[in-house]
Amino acid sequence: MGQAAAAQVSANDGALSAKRGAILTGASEIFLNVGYGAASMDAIAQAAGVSKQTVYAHFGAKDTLFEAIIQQKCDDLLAPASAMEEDCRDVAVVLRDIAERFINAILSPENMRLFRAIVGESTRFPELAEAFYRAGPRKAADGLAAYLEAVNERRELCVANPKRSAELFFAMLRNDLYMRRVLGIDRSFDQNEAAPLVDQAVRAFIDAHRCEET
Amino acid sequence: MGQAAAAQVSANDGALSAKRGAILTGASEIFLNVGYGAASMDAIAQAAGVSKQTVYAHFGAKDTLFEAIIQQKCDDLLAPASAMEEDCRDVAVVLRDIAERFINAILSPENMRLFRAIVGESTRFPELAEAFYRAGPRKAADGLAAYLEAVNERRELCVANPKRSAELFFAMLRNDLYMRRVLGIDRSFDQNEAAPLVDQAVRAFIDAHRCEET
DNA sequence: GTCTATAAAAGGATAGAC
DNA sequence: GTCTATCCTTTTATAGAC
Repeated sequence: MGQAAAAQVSANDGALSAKRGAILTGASEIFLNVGYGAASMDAIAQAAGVSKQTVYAHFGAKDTLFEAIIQQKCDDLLAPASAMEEDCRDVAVVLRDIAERFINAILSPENMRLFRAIVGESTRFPELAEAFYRAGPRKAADGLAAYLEAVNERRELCVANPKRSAELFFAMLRNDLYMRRVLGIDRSFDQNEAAPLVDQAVRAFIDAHRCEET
Repeated sequence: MGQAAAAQVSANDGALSAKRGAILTGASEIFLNVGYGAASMDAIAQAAGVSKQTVYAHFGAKDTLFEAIIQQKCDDLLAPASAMEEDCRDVAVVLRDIAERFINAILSPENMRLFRAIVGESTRFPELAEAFYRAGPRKAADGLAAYLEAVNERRELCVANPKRSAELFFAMLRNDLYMRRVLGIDRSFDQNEAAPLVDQAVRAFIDAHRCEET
């Protein structure tokens, strides 16, 4: 019996994060699909393939589990960060590059579901809403602002207020499409819809920041 | 007994919409403040000042009540509609006017709460999400597109695709501020924050649609 | 139509064995 | 750590008197 117990303990130690990982995965699935309110702990346990008590053993309660999930997803958003101040290609090319990456990121089904879940509970979990904002929109705008400042010094464009201009650029990219996707009106992830938005935004942005050539 | 019954019936007829109105008001308050999931029928009945059974007598169930409320709010959005194709003032002036009305409308606490409630339940109630989109963003863009078409024919601006340009204009106005408000990060309804956005959007829009003066 | 009281079910959280 | 079985609160919805 002692041996059996020891074997089981070591097995548990070895698989320390196995169950925990399963819970995180299952809970993500449920929370992001149906939102906080409609997600039941039973459904989460079932999706994770563990018992409900195991879920409670790892995370104390439903709200802390939700916070852990969402916080992790927000941190993942921070990952693809790259400095672009040094990028010396033509401004239009760089902007187009940034635009395509941005629009693919925000329109991804993953990000859509995350955003919906956070908006729905922004009153109950204000910290999560702020974490999302910082990891997503804020970080993107800061990165672009740094690039625009360099562009301004190189006299390639005339950017009086980099932060404001960066926010404008991303706002133009979200356009109506982001709204439609958030509302679930456009279900498909149609690449062809996004391409014209990139064109439009880059062109309009450059027109609005062209240096006066008196 | 026949007389008493008749009297009661007529009394009920007279106050037919009194209780119903109270329910609509109370339910709006609850639903828009805490969302569909967190709203209990008890809380709604209490807010309306009626018994729970009265709520069920008027609206069969929680979801139909929610639909009735949200649908009504969306219809209210449609009310302030005015044709502006005929407005012959300077384009910059008209756009500024449109911009200010738009930004005040979408940033109003009322609209914010409506939007959050709809987004949170866009999976469960897709029709409501679509109703909101049509009554709000879609309708605003259509109205501006009609105006831009007239402007284009008058050669005041060069607008190749009125619908696309209209969507761009409103996207520029939402900017980062709409996102922050939706997430509940900016709590206050600060007018001073919106004014620079109007400036920026009108200027950028005109720059991007200026007719070539070869 | 409106109320009070109650049924019926779902869901968050815990107890105790292993 | 993990499971099965259970508790208890909340919540939707209904019954029946007036």
